[in-house]
Amino acid sequence: MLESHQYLRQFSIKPSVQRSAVMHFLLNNRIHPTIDEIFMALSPTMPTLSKTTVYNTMDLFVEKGAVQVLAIDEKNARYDVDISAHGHFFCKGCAKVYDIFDLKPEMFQLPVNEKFKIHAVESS
Amino acid sequence: MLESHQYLRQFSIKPSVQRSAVMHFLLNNRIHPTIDEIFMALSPTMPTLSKTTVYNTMDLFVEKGAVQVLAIDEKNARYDVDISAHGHFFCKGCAKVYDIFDLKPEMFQLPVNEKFKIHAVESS
DNA sequence: GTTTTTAATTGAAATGATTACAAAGATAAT
DNA sequence: ATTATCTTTGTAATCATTTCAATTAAAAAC
Ligand SMILES: [Mn+2]
Ligand SMILES: [Mn+2]
Ligand SMILES: [Zn+2]
Ligand SMILES: [Zn+2]
Repeated sequence: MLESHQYLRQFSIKPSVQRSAVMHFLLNNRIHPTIDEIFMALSPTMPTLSKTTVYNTMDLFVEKGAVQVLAIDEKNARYDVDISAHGHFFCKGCAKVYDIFDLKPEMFQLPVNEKFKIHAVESS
Repeated sequence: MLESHQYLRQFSIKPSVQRSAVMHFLLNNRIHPTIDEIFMALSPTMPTLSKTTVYNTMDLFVEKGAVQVLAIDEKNARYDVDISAHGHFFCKGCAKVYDIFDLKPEMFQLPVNEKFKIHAVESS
């Protein structure tokens, strides 16, 4: 969480206990988490944490450019601390988001309306 | 709406008055509409139409592969009667979705967290 | 063509994510 | 220490979507 402190400053985000904890989680769990996943992960060790704070914090992080928000999962917003331009693959089976860094053009020959979606991919 | 009738049959969707009206609207208004936009467009000439029916109808259309659902707008689901693999550009200014058929790789050098998003694009 | 069965539509209520808001708590400035 | 500013918190409101049971329409059986 020392590192998170520094990391936040790079984006001119004033660090607070909650903000550092959230950023620490994001940096160490690159699972494109939902608000609820962040909240449930931190809640045990931070019992006073409010879900509203997680919403506020993520809004601020996005505003400051420290994270990007993904709309690939229509159920919940998902957040990515990796702000580089890269693709995402959403599996409706396990409801997880995977990165696509090296896109193969053939992947776009997949039929639509299947059990996955590909978003914001880079051309290769 | 005669054409819509035929069109639905191509996807083995049993045509009803409501389904044909919705499909007619989709075929003639390729604006990637939301549920509400569809409902508000048809409601005047079809006063008994229920929004639930629009939801049911779009679910069926997606299930049968007649339309694809886009998650690019985090506020509402958007539907596209063009089921070919093509890209979408969402402008947060006018809240409209634009097609991207010929993607230029340079477009991906745009910074993230700006006032737009690019989804599900084809490689060029 | 009337009865019976099945499918589609409807409106109201429930759900679930997100947002708004106002009070309480913490930090910074004077 | 006092005051002002920023952050956190919990509750309530909002809004899209889903669930559900009742009504209506269409299809099948007789
Ligand atoms: Mn990612
Ligand atoms: Mn389109
Ligand atoms: Zn999976
Ligand atoms: Zn625009």
